[in-house]
Order: sequence, then C-alpha cells, then structure tokens
Amino acid sequence: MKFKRKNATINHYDFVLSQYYMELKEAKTLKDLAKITGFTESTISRTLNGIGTKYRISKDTQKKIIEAAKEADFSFNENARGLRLKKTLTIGFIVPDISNSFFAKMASLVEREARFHKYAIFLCDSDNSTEVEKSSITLLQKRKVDGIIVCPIGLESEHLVKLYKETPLVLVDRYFPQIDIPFVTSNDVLDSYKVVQHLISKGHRNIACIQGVEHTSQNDMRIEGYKKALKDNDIAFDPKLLIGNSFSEENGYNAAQQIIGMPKTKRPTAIFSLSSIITLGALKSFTEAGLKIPEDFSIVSFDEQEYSALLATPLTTIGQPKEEMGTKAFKMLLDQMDSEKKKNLKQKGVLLPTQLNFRDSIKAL
Amino acid sequence: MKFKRKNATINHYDFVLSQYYMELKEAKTLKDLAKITGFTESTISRTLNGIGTKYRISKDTQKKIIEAAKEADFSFNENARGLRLKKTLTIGFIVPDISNSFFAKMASLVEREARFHKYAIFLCDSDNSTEVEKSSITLLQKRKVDGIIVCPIGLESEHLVKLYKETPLVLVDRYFPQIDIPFVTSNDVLDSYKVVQHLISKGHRNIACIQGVEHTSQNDMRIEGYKKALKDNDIAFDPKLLIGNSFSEENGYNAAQQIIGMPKTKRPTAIFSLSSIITLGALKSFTEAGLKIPEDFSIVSFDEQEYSALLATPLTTIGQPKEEMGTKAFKMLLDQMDSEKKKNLKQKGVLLPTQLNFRDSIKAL
DNA sequence: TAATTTTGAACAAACGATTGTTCAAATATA
DNA sequence: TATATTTGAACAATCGTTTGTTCAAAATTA
Repeated sequence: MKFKRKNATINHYDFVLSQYYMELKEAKTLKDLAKITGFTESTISRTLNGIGTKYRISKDTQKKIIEAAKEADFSFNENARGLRLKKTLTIGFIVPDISNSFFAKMASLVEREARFHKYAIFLCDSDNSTEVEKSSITLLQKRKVDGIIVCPIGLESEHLVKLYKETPLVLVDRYFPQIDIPFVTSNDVLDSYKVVQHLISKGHRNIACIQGVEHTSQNDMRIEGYKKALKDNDIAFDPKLLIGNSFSEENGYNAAQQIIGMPKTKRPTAIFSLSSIITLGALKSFTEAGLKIPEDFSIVSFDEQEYSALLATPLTTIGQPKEEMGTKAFKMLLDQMDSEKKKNLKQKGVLLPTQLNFRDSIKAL
Repeated sequence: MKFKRKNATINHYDFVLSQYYMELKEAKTLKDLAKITGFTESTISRTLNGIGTKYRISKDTQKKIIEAAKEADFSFNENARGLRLKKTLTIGFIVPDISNSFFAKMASLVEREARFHKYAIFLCDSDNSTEVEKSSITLLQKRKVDGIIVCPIGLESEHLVKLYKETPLVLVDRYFPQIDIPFVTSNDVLDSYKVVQHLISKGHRNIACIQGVEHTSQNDMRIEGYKKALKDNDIAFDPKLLIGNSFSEENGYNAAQQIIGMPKTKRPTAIFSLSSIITLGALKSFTEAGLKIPEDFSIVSFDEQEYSALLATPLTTIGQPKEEMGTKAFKMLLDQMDSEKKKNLKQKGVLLPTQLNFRDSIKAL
C-alpha cells in the first residue's frame, strides 16, 4: 500500500514504521486524514460516503482511503455534517413524565424505531408543564432536529400549531380534535363505554369516575364513553360523581378519600378510574381505610400494567397499545421527514383500538 | 430606532412599513440578521452572547441588535455553535431498557438535572445487548456529546474503559469493581444481608434466590449479602437454590416453575428475588399454580415499586434510591465535564444506601 | 493644528464536513 | 504527431457560529 504525501511516496513498510502510522491513530477529522494520506478532503469524503466511483475516484485510491479510515477508527462528526446537509438525523421526543411507565413504554418503542432508522433521539421531560413543553420545543429547534414527537400536556395548542408549520410533528396520546396536526392515540371511547356498560350489567347504577386533566382529549374520550353508557341505560349523569383533576397518584388518593366520605346512601358502588396512576392512589386510600375491592367498591381502571393481574384484587383494566403507538408515531414522523413523500402528504390522526381485560375487581350486586 | 443598511439609514417608521420588517420575521441566522440590521455577524454574535460591552459595542448598537433579534424570534443554531466551540451541551444516557421503570425513574432525574443545567440529552436503549451498547456509544461519540452516563449491561468493560479515556463518563447501577471508572449505585450488600437474616429469624432455613445476570456487580452484591447471612447462621449455601440468569419476567416465571417442581421436602420455604421484574414473573407463576404468598412461599424482592404495597400480598422489598442515583450521576458527570475541575479530579464510585420495607409477604414458620 | 489615544465595528480565519466545478495528466482518436 | 476525450483528484465555496485582529473615525491631548 502506498500513500502519497506532497511530492513523496512511501511504501507500506516504511509507512507502518513511520510517524505517519502514529498520526493515523490520532486522526479525528477529514482534514487529518487528508494530511496523512495525501488525498484531499473531498476525495476522502466521497469515498467514505460510497459515492467515490460516481465521482471517478479510482479503485486503488478508494481502497487506500478506506483502509486508512479503518486504521484511524475514523467516524464523521455528525454535527458538522448536519450543519452542511441541513439534516441532523435526530428527532425530539417530549413526554410529560418519563418515569410514568405509560410514557416509558412508548419511549422504548420510539427509541427502537429511531435506532433502526439511524436516528438519534433527544429525550425531553416536560414535567407536566406547558411552559417546560414550550421550552423543550425551543431547545429541540435550536438543535435542528428533523422532527418532533410530542405527548402534549394537552391544554394549550398554539405553540404546537406554530411548530407544525416549521417542523415535522406527530402528537401522541393526547391531541386536539379541532386542530390539523397528525396524531396517534387510542380510541378510548369504545372500551370506556363497554366497561361501564359491564358495570351496569352487574347491577351498578351509582358509578363514580375519577378523572385526569379536564378537557384533554383522552379524558374527554373516556368520559364520553362513560356518559354514553349511563345514558343508554337511563342513568342520569351526576356531576358530583365526576371527581378529580389530574393524572396523578395524589389525585387518585384524594378522590378516593372524597368518595369514602360520602354518605353511605349516596356512595357509589363502583369506580371508573381514568389512569393506572390514579388507581394506585385510590387503592392506597382504600387500603388505609381498611376497605376491600370488590367487596366495598368495584373498580375498573384505564391502563393495563404488568402488575394489574397481581394486585390484591386483580384489576379489570382497559389497556392501550403503548408500544404500537410509539412505533406508529415514529413511522408517521418518518413519512413527514421523508422529503419525497412530504410534498403531497396529507396525514390524519390515527386511533388505535384498546383492549379490555376483565378481572376480579368487579362485584355483581 | 434606526438601522444602518449599506450607505443608507431609515427610521423606525419606514422600517416597520418596509420590506425589512418582513425580512426580519424570516431571519434565521446571524447572517440574515446582519444583512437586515447592517451590522456584522461578529457584532451581533457578541451582543447576543452578552459580551458586547467587553468588545466595546455601543449601548445603542446593542439595543438595536437585541430588539431586532427579539423581533425575529432569533435563536442560535446549536449545531454550528457546538462545532465552533467544541462543546455541544449535550450528554448521552444509555440504559438497558427504558420501559423498565427502574431505568425510567433514573432517566427522569437525569433529564431533570440535565435540563436544569441547559444540557440536552440523547436517550439510547441498549436493549440489554452489549453490541447495541457499543453502537450507542459510537453514535454518541459521532454526535460529540460532552459526556455519557451508562447503565452498563455489565458483562464487558473494555469498550467502556476505552470510552472513558476520551469522554467524561459515569456508570450507574452496575459497575466494574476492578476498573477505575466513576460510578454511582446502591450498596446492596447490607440490606440483602438484613433481609435474609430476617427470613432466617422467622424460621426459614431453606431460602432460594432467583438471580439476574451472573457476575454483574449488582447481582454479586446481592448474593454476597445472601451468602453472608446464611453463613452467619450456619446454613450451608446450596447452589441448587441459586436459580436464574437474567433480570427478566420470563426468568422469574421459569425459576418459580422450577421451585414449584421441587420435591416438597427439599422445596424452599422462602424466596429472595433480585429484582421487581423477576418477582412479577414469579408471582405470575405462583398465581397460575394456585399458590399463595406467604402461605406457600415467603418472598422478599429487590426494588420497591409504587405497587409493592398493593399487591395481593404486600411485598417486603429492598428499595434503591433510583432518583438520587440519577441526580448524583449527572452531577458527577458535570464535574468531569467542567474543564476547570477536570484537571486534578479524582472521582471514585459512590454507593448509596438502600431502604428496607417490611410487609406481609413473610410468614413466620 | 498636529499627534495620540480611544471607540466602535468590520474583517477574516476557523470548526468539520459536502459538493459543483476546474484542471492537469493519461489515454484514445484522427 | 496533433487533437480530442476520458480519468482522477484538487480547488473553493458553503453551512452558522465564534473570536483574534485590524482599522477608520471620533475624541482627546499636546
């Protein structure tokens, strides 16, 4: 193997013994490699990017360059490349709380898809705050991500509308029905209806609902199913039985306390909890009060978890396809990022079906 | 407000009405801003970076620039900046499985610390594979992250040693006792000892241990405590009671099956499970077999979860300070990245204490 | 008024890569 | 042999910032 160096040529033997070999080991950039091998940066760049032949770089030269790059354990600076190409091969993923297994599970699949497609992923936790959500978006834009997946807090949307004008964007979990941004979530109406219908068929007519954040799409869908089931069975909706205001354990705990405190005659016999975290809080409250499921209260919960079937009383749950949502979200984003398709791409929202798991937490009255 | 434009000056009124105002709204880069305001990129850069006065840029000029930047909703391209500054304000975080709530909880705090310190964070899931772990490291290096936090798979370390020579690095959860890379994890020996000691004090002498990946630091520490407790009570360690080979639900399930299948006389009366995921698998197996905790088996588990107290039988657990580990890890990384301190920084590993939660899953014999 | 100092901002190179274009040498053709 | 063509790689501009240096104009001093 021979390497050219300004007006000089040395053979491989000399090369290995020479200082150049040591230099090669230190080569970090195209410039370094150029200096050492004697070829220019453009030649090296083209070779290593696999377009050498197209630019008539000889097989011989290419071989030398590839060997040198291997020897140097060379890899491109993706920042510089992103700057030049105006494409960074990165995406952003914003979740309200990564420690919540719901979002962690989705993150797992988003990450896997991203990895598979050579994208790196910036994780942003918006800490259940729209302000942080906004600043996370700014952060991602400064880093010139190619696209963003957001699980929005769900109360404001203007900043997302603005974002969508500038960057490929997919919303997951929550979305804004009246706004034209692609989203993927689960269709919670149907199984909410079914599960409440089931409670009613077991003789329950006084059914409380512990909700999360009001007027978020998920909350609305679940309540829609709940209300429809009541209505179809001629049960008047009682606003006093719609309790709570956040998807938190604390909210579940407090709501349960409130329910426990109701006069026995008016006390609900069943509870429809809109998230697994809320349910854990409620269960904690009941446990502390010495109340049993389903003897004292029947309960059904949104969000299936690994432990749902293993709790003191195995829980009836509605499971969402978190993994599928993560996968689908990345694929939709990829479609947007793919400049070919982008032109006349008209994406809409996707509603995936949920799954019902009937277990022992419901008592027949 | 007046803006200079090559040999011309216009007042604010004209400006707003003019095309320049529209241009300003479109300004994305320093160059755009320079063209519009008439100042050079260096002047604008210095002003917006707060070092304008130091470089004798007049108050008047600075004010104009700042206003224009605000009007344009200007923000720097952090990739270009990172290229020039050789500091990207990004870190990488590699976990074996982000859908595992143990790592998700840590991620939550790592992210929070990073956000607080203006760092963006690349999330990499190594999928419990050393190969993926290695390629994740390569990915992060190509992106020129300022530092990396790794929760290693735990079997190989050479690539981490190599990495540590080039990039600030902190290991979390698992580490390599014989290798000099800073780490933060919990000291699992002590509470493992205590909890097994407790089992013994309740009359158990035949105690199985369902382990995770052999020869990982966490597994070793936990078994060390287990063995020491046995020894201190003159109970011979029986290798047949050390079962399993991964931190997975499947492993827990299979190990439990194996235990169930043992002849009654030799069957352990208690089980020490080395992770919550393993425990869930084991519980599933017991539930399917109609076996009860603690009637048929006493069980203690590593890793406290929100649901631990709410399971069919509230679990006795050893809780690790995941959040604190995340926070501490980032801080240690920050110290390494801080070039001032870096010089004579000699970091060692940190072992945080665990916490014991005694609950009903242990029967006195 | 002339010389000196201060002020204010422009100039230009660099970070590491990509890419359209140029251009000399080698080969083919007339 | 003279000309035309092909081959192979170099050259130079660019992406968006930062920063050491230069330099004219204004202000100060002698």
